[in-house]
Amino acid sequence: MSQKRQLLIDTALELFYQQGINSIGINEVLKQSGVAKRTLYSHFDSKEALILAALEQRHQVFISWFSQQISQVSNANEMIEAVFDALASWFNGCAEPLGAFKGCFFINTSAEFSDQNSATFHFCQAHKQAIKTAINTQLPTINAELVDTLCLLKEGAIVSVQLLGNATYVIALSKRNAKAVMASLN
Amino acid sequence: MSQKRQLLIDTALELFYQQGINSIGINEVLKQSGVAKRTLYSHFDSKEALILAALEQRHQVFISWFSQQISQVSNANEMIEAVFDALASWFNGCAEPLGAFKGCFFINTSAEFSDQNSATFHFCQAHKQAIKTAINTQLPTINAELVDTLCLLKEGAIVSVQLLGNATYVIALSKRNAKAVMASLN
DNA sequence: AATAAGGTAGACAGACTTGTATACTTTTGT
DNA sequence: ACAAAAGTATACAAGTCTGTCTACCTTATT
Repeated sequence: MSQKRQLLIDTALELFYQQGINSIGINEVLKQSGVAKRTLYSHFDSKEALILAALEQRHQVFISWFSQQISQVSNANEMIEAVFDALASWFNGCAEPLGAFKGCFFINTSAEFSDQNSATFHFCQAHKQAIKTAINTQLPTINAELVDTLCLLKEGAIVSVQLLGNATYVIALSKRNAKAVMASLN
Repeated sequence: MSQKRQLLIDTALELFYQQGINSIGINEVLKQSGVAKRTLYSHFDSKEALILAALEQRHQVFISWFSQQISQVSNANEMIEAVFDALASWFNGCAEPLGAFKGCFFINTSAEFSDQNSATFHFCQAHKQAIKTAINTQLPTINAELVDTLCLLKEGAIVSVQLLGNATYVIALSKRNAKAVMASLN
């Protein structure tokens, strides 16, 4: 794996995430990274290939960060706390590997590439599925209602904070919400 | 208000919503509507002005449709049912004024125009605020926790269904979730 | 019937976009 | 030391995009 290749992916991801994929041209990525155009096209067949590499990178970083955040969890209540504490630190820009919060890269990208047959769209679906699996795996017993609730609230929280801010309130509300669901399951 | 102007807005909204604003050029709107370019630029200063008009149109149609869907509501439980039944019919393409479901136009547009200072972004914020107000107004007593929960779950449901489908399940889950919150408030 | 307002058709300017080509330089492994 | 691999710099082809311009036509209203 070349250094230049990695530099291109890192630069592209940062720019794509912060400003949107369609707003960022290849030339901007080259300018920011200081890499030559020829080099980019020796590593990637097209802009789309670079986009997919950036999505893959974000997926790996996000899953890795998220799994670590919930790694100490051993019951449902701890899971609720861990998931939303993690989201809170992301929203507040304190989750180092994720950078400044600009919504979910995969939701945003899906909005830009709405064609449901595109490789891009499928990748975004796979990411959401992977998060669900990560939560499921960490729980001692299967609890589909809790996992689906957490994912539903997670998407809601991301979009709400992206649009209207107020991260602290949204996180607290989400926690109360998830706990109310847990209470209702008994 | 000219007929051509309205035709341009209707065509632009349909194309922008279904395929994304950045994917649709002015020329595509002209071709689909059969209107001349000169006419478009006599009604709108720029593409951005057309985008804002399309957002305004969507806002009016959506708020009007949504308000009607919850107009018979007289208590919290009915509100939960009405909100998610309305969303279900939207997701399934049965909400006539809204067209085929492609996520929330405002969330999608925010993802495309992520600059937080843009007129576009502010419009999207205002839309979300207006939905919250509509719910609040229809309830007999103030219940901020319920209203905020409904809005949070609504965003989560929209994004979840947009990405992974499964509308029926997501709606049922959201209803159980909201009812659990209501139960926890006593 | 005349005039003003609104519309059509399409060429085109200018600024973008992605991706290719040419010619040269640096780095790296053996 | 030297050959192969990788990178630089930049011009350019071919396409996109928005927005303007010219020239002509239709439709109301007075």
